Amino acid sequence: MNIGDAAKQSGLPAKTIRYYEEISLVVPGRSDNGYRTYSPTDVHKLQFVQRARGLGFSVEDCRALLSLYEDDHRASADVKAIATEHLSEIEAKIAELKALHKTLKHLVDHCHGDDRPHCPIIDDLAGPDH
Amino acid sequence: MNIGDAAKQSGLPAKTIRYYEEISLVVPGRSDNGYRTYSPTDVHKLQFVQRARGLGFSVEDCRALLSLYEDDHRASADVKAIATEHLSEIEAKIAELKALHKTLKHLVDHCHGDDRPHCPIIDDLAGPDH
DNA sequence: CCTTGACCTTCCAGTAACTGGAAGCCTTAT
DNA sequence: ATAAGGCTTCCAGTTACTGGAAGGTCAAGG
Repeated sequence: MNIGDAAKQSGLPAKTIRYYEEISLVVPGRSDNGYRTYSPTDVHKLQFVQRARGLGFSVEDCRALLSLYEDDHRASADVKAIATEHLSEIEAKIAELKALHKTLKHLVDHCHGDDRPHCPIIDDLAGPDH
Repeated sequence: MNIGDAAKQSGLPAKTIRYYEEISLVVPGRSDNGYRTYSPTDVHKLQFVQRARGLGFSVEDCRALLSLYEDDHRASADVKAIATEHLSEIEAKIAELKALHKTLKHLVDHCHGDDRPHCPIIDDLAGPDH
């Protein structure tokens, strides 16, 4: 299967699939004319990566997950460890964004948003003594 | 004031301050020996940017906010527009992360995390028909 | 047989916002 | 005289692609 069809079946852009070969994440075969050839297994791997990326795993996480996926003797604990770590990163990010949101919302709510120059948002950014 | 002191007063690394000069965000003068010279106004701008970045504004947002900060005749509506836009981006990001979190937490909670290979996380990533 | 269009190839550059490191100059203190 | 610390520039690397240019390949239609 050529890269265009692999793209359709995996939901990934062809450019991304080429990139995944470049970083040795999913490496296809080649046919005589130099075209990349994706086996069903390759396409499964692409789909796997597409889903994992969709869950926010980094490409390096995907690499680790993919090798666990291919290892019939994996320990589910190894998978869980990666996922749990990612989960805490997500939680940390949510907490950070919520704090930002709170501060910013407060400022926005107190800004008249008219044609006059006075603005509590700018005042806050300028610092306490300006 | 040299870059080291500007760094201390703004809370930004010297590397970052040099970068801000490179992108014409905060451009200092130079003394005879070629050293960057930061005026009190320059330092205020650096502090302003440091705070705005801390609130998650992009560097380009900071550039716009800085020019509004310097404009005594600005309309607060212009500031509010940037902040409101940023606020919705934060909200969107939070929503996205919450959705990811929900999915991933569900998977993690159902994974035994022991030394056996069966793993619902991997099963989910592999897709419905594998 | 030739051309057209849809594929495919490689390579280069750009994105956001820095960060690290190397090589070397300036200044001050010992 | 030299050592330490701060300053300079320039180059490369980070993450995960994305866009575009120049050109090869293939199947169908005139």
